[in-house]
Amino acid sequence: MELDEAKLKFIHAWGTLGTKWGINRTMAQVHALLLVATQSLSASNIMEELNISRGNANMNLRALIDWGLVMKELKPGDRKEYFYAEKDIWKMSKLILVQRKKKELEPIMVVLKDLNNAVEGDGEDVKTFNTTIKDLNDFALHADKVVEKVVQSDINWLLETFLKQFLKS
Amino acid sequence: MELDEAKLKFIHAWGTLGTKWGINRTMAQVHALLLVATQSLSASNIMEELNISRGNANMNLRALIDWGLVMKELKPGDRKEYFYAEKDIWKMSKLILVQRKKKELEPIMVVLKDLNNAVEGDGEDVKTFNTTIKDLNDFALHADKVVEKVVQSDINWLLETFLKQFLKS
DNA sequence: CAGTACTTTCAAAATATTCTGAAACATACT
DNA sequence: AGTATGTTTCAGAATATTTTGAAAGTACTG
Repeated sequence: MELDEAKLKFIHAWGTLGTKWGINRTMAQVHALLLVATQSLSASNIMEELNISRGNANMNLRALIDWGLVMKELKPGDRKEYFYAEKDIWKMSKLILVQRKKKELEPIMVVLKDLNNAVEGDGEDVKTFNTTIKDLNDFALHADKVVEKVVQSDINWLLETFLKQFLKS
Repeated sequence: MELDEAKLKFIHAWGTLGTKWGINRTMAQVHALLLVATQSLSASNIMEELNISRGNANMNLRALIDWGLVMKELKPGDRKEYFYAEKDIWKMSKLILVQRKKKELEPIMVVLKDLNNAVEGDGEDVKTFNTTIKDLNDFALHADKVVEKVVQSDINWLLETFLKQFLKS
C-alpha cells in the first residue's frame, strides 16, 4: 500500500470510529491527521487536507489542545500557529482516560452521592432502592480509583506487575 | 427525601448521563426505571412512567435485552410481557463493558490490523507512520486483553488480588 | 375462523449535534 | 495610524439521531 493511501485510510477510519468514542468526526480526523504527520501543521494545512471550514478546524483544534492531545508551536519568522500531536500512545491514552472519567464518571458520582442514604424508612422498597444506589456508588468509587491510579502511576509498572502476572495469553 | 422523589431523580439523572455513555436517553431511563423497580414491569407500565411512545419503549427494551441488561418474564395467565433488570452491579458492569468493547475497540482493531506493516519502504515518513500504527495496535491488543480477562474471570478475585494490593488509598 | 390482546416495524416528525462562513477580534509590521 | 496576516466566535444551515404513532404482524382464545 502507498503511504498516502494508508494515511487517508487511517484518517478516515479514525474519524468514523471517533464518533463511537464520543468525540466528533472532525476532532478525531484532525487528531488522526496530526498523529501521522511528520511535521507540525497549520490550521490552513488541516482545513485543506480534511476539507473543512476554518471555524470547524479552529474549534476542534482548541478541543484537542484542551484535552492535551495536541500542542501548539510557533515557528520563528512565521505568524501562523502550527500544531502537532502527542505521539506517545500511552500518554495519549491516559489523557483520553482523564477526559472520559470527567465526562462519564464524575457526573454520575455526584448524583449517586446525593441519593446515597437520602431515603429513610424500612419498607422493602426503600431497602431495595438504597441497596441499588449503594452498589452503584461503590462501583463508581472503585472505577474512579482505578482510573486515577492508572493515570497517576507509572503505567509500565502497572502493566508489568499486573498484566504480565495475571493476564498472560 | 421521599422514595418516589428519589426514584424520579435517579431515573432523570441516569437518562441525562446515559447520553455521555453513548447510549440514548430513553434506553438509560428504561434501564434506570427497571433498576429501581421492585417488580417487573410491562411495556405499558414503562410507557406511562416515562411518557414515551410504544415504539420507543419497545425498541429500547429490545436493545437492553440485547445487551443482556434486561430480561423478559411471562406471568402465567397474562399475555403481557414483563421486564426486569439485572441488579447485580458487577454483572451489569461486565455486560456494559462487553458492549463497549464491541462498539469502541473492535472496529478500531480491524483497521489497525489492516494497516499494520501494510506500507513498505524505509523513508523517514514511512517508518514514522508504521511506528504509530504499531503502537496503536499494541495498545489496542493490550486493552482488549484486559477487558476480556476482566469479563471472563471472577471480578471479585481480580479486585481482591489486584486492587486491594496495589491501589489502596 | 374471527376476535382480542398484545408486540414489532418503519416512514415521517421532532430534536440534537455539528459545520460553515462571514464578521469581529488580535497582533505585528511599516 | 493603517494594513496585512493571522485567529476566534457564533447564528444559521446542514446533518445525524431519536421518537412517534399508526399499520402490520403474531399468537392465543373461544
